[in-house]
This record gives sequence, C-alpha cells and structure tokens, in this order.
Amino acid sequence: MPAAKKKTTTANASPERRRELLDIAAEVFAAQGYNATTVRRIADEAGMLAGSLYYHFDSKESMLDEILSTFLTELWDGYDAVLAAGLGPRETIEALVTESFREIDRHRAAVAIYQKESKHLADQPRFGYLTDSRQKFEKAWLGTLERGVADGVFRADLDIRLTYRFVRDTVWVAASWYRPGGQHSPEEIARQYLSMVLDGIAVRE
Amino acid sequence: MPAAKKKTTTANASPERRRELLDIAAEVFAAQGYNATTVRRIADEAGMLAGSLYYHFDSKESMLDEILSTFLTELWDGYDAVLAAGLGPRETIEALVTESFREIDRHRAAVAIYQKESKHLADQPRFGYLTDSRQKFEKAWLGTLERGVADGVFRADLDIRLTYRFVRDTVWVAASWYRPGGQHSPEEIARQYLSMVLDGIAVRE
Amino acid sequence: MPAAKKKTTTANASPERRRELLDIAAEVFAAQGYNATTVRRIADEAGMLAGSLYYHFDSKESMLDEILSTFLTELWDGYDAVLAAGLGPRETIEALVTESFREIDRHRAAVAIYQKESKHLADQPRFGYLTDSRQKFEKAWLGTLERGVADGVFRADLDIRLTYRFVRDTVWVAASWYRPGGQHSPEEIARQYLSMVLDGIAVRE
Amino acid sequence: MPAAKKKTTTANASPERRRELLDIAAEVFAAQGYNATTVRRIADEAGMLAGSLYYHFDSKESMLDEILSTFLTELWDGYDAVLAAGLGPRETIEALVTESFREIDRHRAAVAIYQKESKHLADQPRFGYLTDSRQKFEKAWLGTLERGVADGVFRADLDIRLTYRFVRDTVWVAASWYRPGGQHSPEEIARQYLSMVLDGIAVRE
DNA sequence: AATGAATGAGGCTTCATTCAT
DNA sequence: AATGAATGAAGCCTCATTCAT
Repeated sequence: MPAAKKKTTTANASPERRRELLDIAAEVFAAQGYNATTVRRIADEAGMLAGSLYYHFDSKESMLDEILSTFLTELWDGYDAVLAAGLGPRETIEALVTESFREIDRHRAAVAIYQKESKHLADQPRFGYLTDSRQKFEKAWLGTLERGVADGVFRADLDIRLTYRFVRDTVWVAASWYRPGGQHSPEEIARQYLSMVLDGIAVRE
Repeated sequence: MPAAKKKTTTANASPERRRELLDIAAEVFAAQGYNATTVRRIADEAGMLAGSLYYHFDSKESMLDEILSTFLTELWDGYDAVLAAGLGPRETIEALVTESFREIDRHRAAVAIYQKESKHLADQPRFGYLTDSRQKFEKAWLGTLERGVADGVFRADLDIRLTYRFVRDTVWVAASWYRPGGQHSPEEIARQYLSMVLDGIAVRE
Repeated sequence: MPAAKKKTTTANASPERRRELLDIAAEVFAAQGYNATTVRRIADEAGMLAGSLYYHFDSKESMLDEILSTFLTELWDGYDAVLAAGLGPRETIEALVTESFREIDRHRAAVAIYQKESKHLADQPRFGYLTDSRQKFEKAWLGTLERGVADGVFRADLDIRLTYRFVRDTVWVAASWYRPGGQHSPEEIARQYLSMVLDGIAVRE
Repeated sequence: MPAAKKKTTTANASPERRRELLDIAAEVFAAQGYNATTVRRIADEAGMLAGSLYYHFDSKESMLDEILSTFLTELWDGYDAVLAAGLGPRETIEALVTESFREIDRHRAAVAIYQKESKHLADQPRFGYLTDSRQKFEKAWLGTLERGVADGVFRADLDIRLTYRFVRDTVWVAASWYRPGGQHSPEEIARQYLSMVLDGIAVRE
C-alpha cells in the first residue's frame, strides 16, 4: 500500500497546537463570557497549567483577538465571493444568509463571542477591525436590501434600517442556540429562516 | 410587644434612592457586561465611593438580582394580562410582541443584561427564577404558535421550534440597539416587526 | 494650657500616610534594589497586606516615581538657590557639595535608589525627568569647574570631564554607606570631602 | 586507571563557549541589573533559547557566581602582587589604583555588577567570598593609608575611614561610566585620578 | 549542543467587601 | 448616608528551570 499520507513524527507543530488551544479557549469564552473566563479554566480544559498558555500566546486578550480575527477573515472570504457573484438582490440575501449559517456551523463559538463582546471591544484600538467589519457588513446587507426595494422585490413600506437589523440579528442570534451536528444542517436552517424572513410565518389567504 | 421593627439586611435606604442606583447599575451592566463592571464604576457614576453602595445593597450580585427580577415581574404582569385575555393565536402573538417592545422601552438596560447574562446565571440557585421564567415563556409562545398552526393561521411547513426561536430572538435582540426616545415608538416598531414576521419582507405577486 | 498644637482625631490624613509608606518603600528599595523588592515586602514592613498599598498608589512603579521625583525636586530647590547666589567657582563647589551631603542626610534611601536604578530607568518616558535632571546637573557642575579653571582656581592640567565625574561620584557614592545620625554631621563630612577633593590627601612639602 | 574524568554537573561545554556566554551575561547583568535580567534575554543575546543555557550552566545564579568569582580571582592576583612588592605607602596606593583601573578595563561588566549587587548578595552563603574579599580589601587599603599617615606621607587631619571610602569609591565607581577603548587608557585615567586624590583639584598658591 | 514545550512558584494588580467613624 | 482605609481572595502574567527529543 503506497501509504495514505498520514501524520509523521511531528504531527503537533506549533500552528496546530495553537489551533487546538484556541478552539478550547473559544468554547469557554462562548460559554462563560470573556471576562468571566479565567486563564486557568482554559488551561484546565487543555490539560496544562495556566502559565503554560503563555508559551503559545501573549495574553488572554491575544487569544480573543486571534479567535475573532480568524473568524472574520473566513467570514469575509465567503461574503466577498457571494458579493462578487453578481446575483440579484433576493438571491444575494439568500446566499448571504446561507453562508452565514455555514459560518455559524463552522465557528459557532467565535460567533457567540462576537455577539456578546464585540460591542464593548470595538472601543479598543486593538479591536478596531471589529468596527471596520461591522461597517462593511452593514454596507453589504443594507445595500442589497435597498437594491431589492428599488427592484421591487422587497417591500417598500418598511423602515429599511429596521429591516436590516431584523434580518441581521435574526440570523446571527442563532449562534446562541445552534449546536453543530444537530438535526438540521446549516443549509436546512438557512432555508427555513429565509422562508420566514421572506414570506412570513402567517398563512396567506 | 407589637412587632419589633424588622431589620432587613440592607434596604434601610429610601426606595427612590435604591431605584436611582439600580438604574445606574443597570446601565453600566448593560454597557460593559456584568463581570466587566466594577462596583467602583457604578459608584463613580452615582457620585459616591464604592463602599457606600453597601449601605444600600448587600452585594453586586444582589443589584443584578434586583434589576432582573424587577424586570421579569413587570414583564409577566404584562404577559399574563395578554394571555388571560382569550385572544386568538395571531392576536396573542401581536399583543405579546407589542408588550415586549414596551418592556424594552421601559427596561432597555435590564433586557440587554438579561440577554447577555441569563444563560450562565441560570446555573446558580439564586437565579433559578430565570429558568422558571424561560420555561413559562417558552410555553406561552410555543403554545400560541402551535395553536396558530392548528387553527391554520400559521404555516405548518416550518419547524415549530425554529419558528419559536426566530420570533423570540427577533424581538428581544432589539434591546441591543434600541434607544428610548428614538424616532420610532415601541408600538410602531412592534407593528413593523410583526409585519415582517407575519408576512415576510418579500413582495408578493 | 493653650495646648501645643498636636494631632487631633485625624492625624493620618492621606498625604501623611503616603509619606510614611513611601519612606518605608524607599528604605526597602534602597536595601534590596527596586526589582528585587516585592510589593508584599513593602506591605509587610508597613503592617498591611500587599493589595492595600494600591489604595494609596497606582503601582509599584509609581511609588518609585514619587520617591525619585520628590527627592529631585528638593535637590534642585537647594541647588538652584546655590547657583543663584553668585558665588565664585570654589565657593560654589563648596556649597554644592555641602548641599549634596545635606540631601543625602535627608533622603539617603532615595539617593541610593537613584544611584542604582537611574541609568536603566532613564530609558522609560515616565522617568524622562531623570535624564533632564542629569543634564542640568552636568551643566551646573561642569560649568562651575570650567569657570574655576578659567579663573585659575582649579588646575588646568586635568581632563575636565574626568574631574567632573570624579567630584560628582565622590559625593554621591557616599549615600551607599552613609547612615543618618552617625558620628559625622553632613556638614562635617562635606568639609572633609572638600578638603580631600580640593587639596588632596597627600602631605605637602 | 589514571584519573577517571570527573563529571562536573554541567561544564560539559567547551571553556571558550562558557566564556563567551558569561561575557554576554555579564554585559546584560551590568546594563539592567541582575534581578531585572531574564535568562531569556541572555539567551536571545547569545542567539539561543533560554533552556539551552542550562546545558552550560546550572542556574542564573551560578552564572553570576562565576562572573564575580572569576573577576575577584584576577583582581586579587594583581593586588597580591602589588602588596608583596614591599613598596612605600604612596607607591602602594598608586600601584593599587593603577591595577584597579586595569581591572575595570578588563572586567568592566563584572565590576559594575559587583558594585550594584554585592551588598545584598553578601548575605547568601554562596557569595560569602564577597564578604571575605571586602574585608581583605579593606585591610589592604586601610592598612596602607594608616602606614602612610604614620610615615607622614598622608595627611593626619582627616578621618581615616572617610578617606578610605573616598579613595575606594572614587576608583570603583568609574566602572559605571568607563568604556574600554575610549580616549584614555586605564593607566592615563589612573594617573589623573591619583593626581586628584593625592594633590587635589585646587591650584596651590 | 540546542529546541520546544511545559512546570510551578511567585509577582503585581484588581476588586468585592467590611468596618470604624 | 457616606467616607476612608483596609482585607483577602483571586486573576493575569513572568520567569527560572526541567526534560524528552
């Protein structure tokens, strides 16, 4: 057998260990909140002593930073692809929502942290990218909604900013209850969410 | 002996002062998160020293407790009235949503705190009422939705729990951006939210 | 009895307590070095817990800062008075040396700390005044020596910068062994030092 | 079997490498102070990782130990030669001072460390030789001065211990500013220092 | 001879809380 | 009703040191 490429002697090179530790940290941050999480708790969960984390990371804050920035980088990779695809407004919204649920599926903890902490973190220079991202985000969604209203595919009788917040929150809050591997796939959840958002939950007569 | 004046632990202070201080505390908790908020910060905001707060309250936690329980008590006063009114499912949902936005208007800070902190607080016995409330809440909303599906006023093709979470989150997340005294009254916001939730944002053909 | 003004109820108002604590800290810093001194050690010496120091001071570093800046302020009060007096070079040197020994007498610990730590502290912006002071210091002493050489009261055959360092070090190193209340008064020590520096220790023929 | 090769704890390393590393360590200790110097800083400077230093040395303290003891051994080689030469008091002082500046030239960093750290190190048994050395040192210098006073070559009107400290400090503090390879050779500096110490800086009339 | 990862002790600092006044 | 000072527990982080490779 020509040997399936598998891990050689040093399977735990630095970047992978970092990833492991960050995943653990993200889980704890998401569950307890960043401030309420002690560095010791993360270390316990990782089976090491608190001080040992500092071999891998500069500080608790830098762990948070890396978790959030990694997530946002990936998110924007997906979003940018969607936005560059030249879809119509409704299809763009559908694609963004679907992409969002996929991100929640992949980075549930990071998304939950983002939801809880981003507002007060944004004040710190170090986390300035949170504000940048939020603005880009708003431009993408709001722009698409406006385009949809202009094209006559979205209702014109609603406050557009209210609608934006409605759609945005509706999607992202899902991170607070979503559990990967549950009975619905991200795509299925996206489909149902889109159905509710676009057509409402009331029966049409 | 005619009733020795009961000496509650604290609460020597006038109810008005307590309210003032709790409002200040709630504002700070909402802005920075409970854990990230120092007692000293609250005291600063109130123009006193940290230690002085302990004349009015037992602990930081008891402030949080009082903020949340006061809010929930008022919330349930409203909800119970709606639920006792014997309305149809759609009208009940409309009334609950409207009532919810009124609560957000009145207790924005408390609602924001509730959103951020209730999940991990619920573990502590002292905050057991959060779990109780959540269950009562779920029963009321989920029951109404089910009744609506049975009555044929809400769509039957959606996962009902997903729908519940959708409607619930949709409403409460608003506390994160709502500013009392803004351009929309709570009732107006409720109306628009209901319109989106019930009928969707897409134009019907 | 018209009562000699003595301490009333609150004899330990903030500034005095700070002074007490700083004196203690200075003593320990001088004995063990700033870095080797733990905050706990200072607190022990003051009969309190380590954390309690932070009611009075922002940080260990700010204690050091206050010790050094207080000392330098007083030192320059004295030096400026001397320099403004319009004395001849020899008399100026005599007055500066005498003043220096008086400062050593009053602030022995601060002087010892200054000797040991100022060089590497000067890099930090916070301690920039150390560099300023050193420059002012050099200008005052070197200028006086140069004037003395020009006037023919000091020898012209010596490297003037070497002479400056010689005189300067000669005086300040005394802080490393000086004990206030010893057998020589600061003035007496100054007299003997000046005699050595000016006339040498060899017998003249 | 002629002498099994003794296996000292460390010292497996080549003597040259040890020397290099000690020189680096001494430089850093001198610049930042022993306590403020991290092992990692030394390793950085040497282009290796902190842990790797432990192949060469037992501990940070043993580096310090070796730096100081090496210096003192060499110093006493020189001093003992001078003291054994049977010179007169003035010539002895001249020779000791000259020898001292040569040591400063050769071991500037070690001398600077000695100045800063020896006082509080002397308490530890491991560094007992610092106290021994200091006593031997005092006996040599003080004895020579006393002999000089008795012989009428040094002034009798000065406090002899004050004179001792004056001469001693005057010489050694030079390590704090001396830079090898500067414009003055050690011998030239010694000559000027001796001239100041012996004859004073004032012009004689 | 050196690396990479971890340990464990201890350091500085924060903060909720107490209490005499 | 509030202040001023202190407590004590806990938190984040640093660092000398170890050890398998």
